Amino acid sequence: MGNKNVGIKDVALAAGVSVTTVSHVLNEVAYARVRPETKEKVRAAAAQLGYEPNRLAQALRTQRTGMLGLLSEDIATTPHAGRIILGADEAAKARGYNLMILNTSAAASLESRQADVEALLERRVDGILYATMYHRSVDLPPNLGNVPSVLVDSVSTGGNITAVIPDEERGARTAVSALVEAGHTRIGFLNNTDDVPATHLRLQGFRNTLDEAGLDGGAAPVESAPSEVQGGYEAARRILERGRSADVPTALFCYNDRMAMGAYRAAAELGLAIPADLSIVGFDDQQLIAANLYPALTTVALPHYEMGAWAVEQLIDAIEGKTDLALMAAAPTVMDCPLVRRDSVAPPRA
Amino acid sequence: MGNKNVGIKDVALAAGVSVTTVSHVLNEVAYARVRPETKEKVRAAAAQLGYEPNRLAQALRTQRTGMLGLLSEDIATTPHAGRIILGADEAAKARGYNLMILNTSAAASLESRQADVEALLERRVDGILYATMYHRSVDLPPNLGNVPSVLVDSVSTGGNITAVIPDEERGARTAVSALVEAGHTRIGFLNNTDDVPATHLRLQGFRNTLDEAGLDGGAAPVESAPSEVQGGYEAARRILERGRSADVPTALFCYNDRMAMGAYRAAAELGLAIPADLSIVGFDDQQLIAANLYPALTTVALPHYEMGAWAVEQLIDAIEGKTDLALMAAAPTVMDCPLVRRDSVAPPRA
DNA sequence: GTGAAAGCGCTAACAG
DNA sequence: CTGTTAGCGCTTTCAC
Repeated sequence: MGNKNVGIKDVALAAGVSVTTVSHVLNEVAYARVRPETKEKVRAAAAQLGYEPNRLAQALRTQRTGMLGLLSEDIATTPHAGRIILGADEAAKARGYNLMILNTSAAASLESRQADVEALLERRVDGILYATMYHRSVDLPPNLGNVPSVLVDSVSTGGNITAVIPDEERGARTAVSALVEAGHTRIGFLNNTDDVPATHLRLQGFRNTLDEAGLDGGAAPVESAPSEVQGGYEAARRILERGRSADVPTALFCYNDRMAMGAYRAAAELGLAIPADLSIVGFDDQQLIAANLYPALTTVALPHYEMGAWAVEQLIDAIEGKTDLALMAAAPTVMDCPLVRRDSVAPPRA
Repeated sequence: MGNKNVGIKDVALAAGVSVTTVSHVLNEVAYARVRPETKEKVRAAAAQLGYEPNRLAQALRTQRTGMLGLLSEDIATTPHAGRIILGADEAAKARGYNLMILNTSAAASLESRQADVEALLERRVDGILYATMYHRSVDLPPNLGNVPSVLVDSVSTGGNITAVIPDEERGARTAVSALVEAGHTRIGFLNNTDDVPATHLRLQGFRNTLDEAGLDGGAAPVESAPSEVQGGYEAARRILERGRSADVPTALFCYNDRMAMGAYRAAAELGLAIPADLSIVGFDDQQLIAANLYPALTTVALPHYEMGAWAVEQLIDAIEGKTDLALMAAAPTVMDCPLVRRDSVAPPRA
């Protein structure tokens, strides 16, 4: 069983037919008329010998490997990568493709990343996914263009390549709306200091939602800090201790779950109970944090799985000639970030 | 550039030599004597045409793909997977191999996992790594044996396959020793309830270390609960509230970082400051938790990266005939778990 | 020193 | 309905 040396030829011999016939029945070639009983003979022989096709030979002949390359920036350092990979892997498997994953680094030189693409190209992958670990703008290796490709979680500085990104602005709206709907009128924002799209778009979403609720987003308190736990702690202390008590927010929207974790600590130190005295909503839905904080954190999920799966679908459609990627390259496709309700939001104290 | 249609034949034509010669110089074949100037011509032509080898054709001919299959159980659900993959990927890259990653699930049927192995086999990977997401005993698909394979982070129920696992017992010793060395004499253990190797081995390490320090490990307080934050919280409350105050531990060794996170909450509720009133050491070194708790958690790291890299090395050595995997299959190779010192350990209050 | 030719395992015209 | 045959792009034995 699983004898790696039996080829189509052996099956042909055993079944008493030609290799053509074997190929026809094993691949269920549509135009080939083969008598049912012959088919049976062939299948039986194949099973009996434990025949398994040699995909390399097939690929060489058909110029199709059925492999997709995934170039992933910093696969290990962020838990998000896993979800992108999972989404991509499942989508690929469902359509009979496999993933060849190469890890690269955001810090790696263009040449090094180009070499990675080259490795993928030498193996004749049918298409390439380039995934970054957070939504940003990347300089793509030029040889990426040699094969259908799509960008996951970022946009190309050069533009002109199909990309899928999270809808940051709308995600922020979702988060802030949850707070507004709970009855909060004094809502603060703990923002990131990095100059990345999310920083600007989430702020925009925050302000817009407040404005639309008649709450004057322009005047709402915003504190920025590095997007880590410590930054969140510091920004939260600042925002919670400023001004007269009547100005202090009763709810905080945090740039990400790590900052929210810092806000939890600040709240604890200030004697503020969550969610009774202070409601908090995060962003990212990092399981390890969001689900494990006490109380569990209500947050907005990044659609990593979905982006990975979507990208693979587009790629395969393009490879199989069902789509033209160029048509989608003009503007990135944007995906919704759903709210994950847990226990950190409640109405403000009366 | 990067024209995917130029082959060795085109290079030969351009350089005015035969394909044999091109192959010889491009592969730096040792026994082939080629005049230096010819070599130059060939290389120049190759570069000029942007030739890149077709690995598929090479593989078909040489029966070597230079690809390693990695079957990973639940890649996405645990952050550990990333480190195994990273270790494997870097080790593979360093030796000119690439990884083909397939995601599977611990819950998947044997048949489904066998089909995944089959997919890898059809692509003629040179070897296979089978990685689980926590140290346990797995039922391996039988076709795994068709190609050199090594198990990462688990042992086979069938035995007889090279495997690498963390040294749980010694890891626990390391953790407990840190507490003993800080001067603690009343040390408790928050253990997991699952029947997995780590549960038993860490307990063993805990008791042994205490015994060797003259502290009577058999009598030391142990509370078990599911290995999540909530379980850690509950077990910690139980252990911290029982008996007279003179019996209450001044230090806690936790089965993992999540349980330690729960212990932090219990301590806070009981008005115990960490590490002044209570020292804590965890296990796993889950970055997101350990580094972000306040104070940052001292813990024992699982050698995921190292195991991934080690496994790849062995696999490649076996593939290249430098090792015989069978020699190592008798017993799993065990890897050390180093202590990561952060801020949750201090001497007990005087 | 260099080249001709066989063949890795498979698919797909093209014949019959 | 089924078989013959020519490659896919490369490596490698064997001749020259």
